[in-house]
Amino acid sequence: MTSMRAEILESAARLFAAHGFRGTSLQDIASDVGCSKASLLYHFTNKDAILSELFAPVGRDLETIQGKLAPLDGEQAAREAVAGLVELALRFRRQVKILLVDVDDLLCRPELPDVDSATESLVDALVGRAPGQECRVVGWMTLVGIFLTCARGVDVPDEIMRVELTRGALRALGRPTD
Amino acid sequence: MTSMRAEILESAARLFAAHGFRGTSLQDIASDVGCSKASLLYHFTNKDAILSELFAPVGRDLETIQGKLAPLDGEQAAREAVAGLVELALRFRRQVKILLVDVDDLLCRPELPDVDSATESLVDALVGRAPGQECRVVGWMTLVGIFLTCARGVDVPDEIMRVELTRGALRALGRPTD
DNA sequence: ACAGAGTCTGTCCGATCGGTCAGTTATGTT
DNA sequence: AACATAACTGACCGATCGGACAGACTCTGT
Repeated sequence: MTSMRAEILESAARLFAAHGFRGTSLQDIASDVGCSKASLLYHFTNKDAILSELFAPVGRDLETIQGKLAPLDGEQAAREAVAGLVELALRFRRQVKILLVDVDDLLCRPELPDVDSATESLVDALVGRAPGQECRVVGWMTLVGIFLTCARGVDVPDEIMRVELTRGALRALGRPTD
Repeated sequence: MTSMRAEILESAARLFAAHGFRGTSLQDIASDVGCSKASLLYHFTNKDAILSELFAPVGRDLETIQGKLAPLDGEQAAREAVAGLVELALRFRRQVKILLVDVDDLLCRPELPDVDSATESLVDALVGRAPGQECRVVGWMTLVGIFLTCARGVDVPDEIMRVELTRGALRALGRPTD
């Protein structure tokens, strides 16, 4: 028997994927797991905590990328960043393979793992940000969102995704896509 | 002075873009317009009607594509469909240029313009559909969603978008991307 | 048998949602 | 001035949301 926390995370991931974060209520998750809504809030402090835990590994990966990025600068740093973020997206797909969470929801959640302003502006440059959007940081979430949306329901091999994502990011940066 | 309906549609489009459909309340729209919530429901029968009206031109375009598609079959029809849907996405961007509505919300709205089952399965083949998703049809919405998400905040020229969308669709179809 | 920690649930709460409705104000028309 | 119609609003409603909390159940060590 798997642990309760694991079951909750599994159900939540599947439901978030199907209906989005706002579109999934605690009762929906509880029904899917087969327990009461209150039981969810015993294992997790609140609904956001469930989402945060699903994204925790991604946050740690991002910090790793950030660390490798620090000593670099300019063109070299940008290319490293692109490669790192693309690999992050691919790894993320394997880790939480059915998680296709509503991107717009994510863009407005302040409590998700944060990054410093340098990485923020870099990622913003990579993927852009719509004017008037209230998101604090999470430009990197947009990249993940692009990846997830592109992969929605279509099992594109990693190799193809890697090429496409890298090309798109480089183009957004205004750099040659050699 | 522009008409009240036009003002409502404009505000709704901007707010849907920033926070998604579920993330935008009628009160939010009313505050943005500068009128009461009840006034919105005087001009539109309900919240969904606002969204439907924003997408009405897309629905008409889809019918046109469908019409041109009918006399064709097989390989030729598939290629025509891809081209038509890509042009639809590009035209859609110009018509409702700030509308970046939450795709997952759209996937679950039954009252949006529908298409017949033939076009449905064709578009499903084009863009795929995540297992367990409750959407009735609107596979074509997923294509639009891919387009919108890819374009989020990045002003990619039409030409590049056309090439990328066409390539992606053809690849999803398992056809050579010549 | 007992105690206590860990686990789970029924029930309630305030907030917010989309939507309704009676009634008020504004705008013509005769 | 009197009236009709359109435009608009404040107040309210039922439903649903995330969350709080007291109590009940299960298990384990003594």
